Amino acid sequence: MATIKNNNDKLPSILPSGRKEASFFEQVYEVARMVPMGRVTTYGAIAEYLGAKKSARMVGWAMNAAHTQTPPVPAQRVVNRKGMLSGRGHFGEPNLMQELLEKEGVAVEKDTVVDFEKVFWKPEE
DNA sequence: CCGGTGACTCTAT
DNA sequence: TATAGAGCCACCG
Repeated sequence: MATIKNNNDKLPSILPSGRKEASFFEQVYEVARMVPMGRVTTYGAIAEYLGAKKSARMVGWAMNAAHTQTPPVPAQRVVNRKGMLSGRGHFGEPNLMQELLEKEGVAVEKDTVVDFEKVFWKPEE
């Protein structure tokens, strides 16, 4: 697990308004980047790991700006609790998210990760 | 300041 | 089994 800091001022502005990202956002990216190749996690798992289990929506909101981050956040490894690629519509190309996952060894069928329980990765690991 | 919106999830009907 | 509603909280106009 990673020790998470809140150096908001050092971070690049990610939001359209140009404000600095909130620590919650930073934490989300940090966790997302910890997801190993060929594994996936969920919005809820990240939220829970950050101590805000009921704020899964905020995780999704954070991912909305994930692609502006450097290094890039592997947002394709974050799916909803059923393993469905709910964020596929935010990758520019509708199939990009699925293609990225399959490229990493994660089988996807009908917008859902195959054997989701097996490839699921919990942040606490 | 208020209300709408959302890459979510859980509970109740 | 399917739908609907609520909780959550940050952003935006």
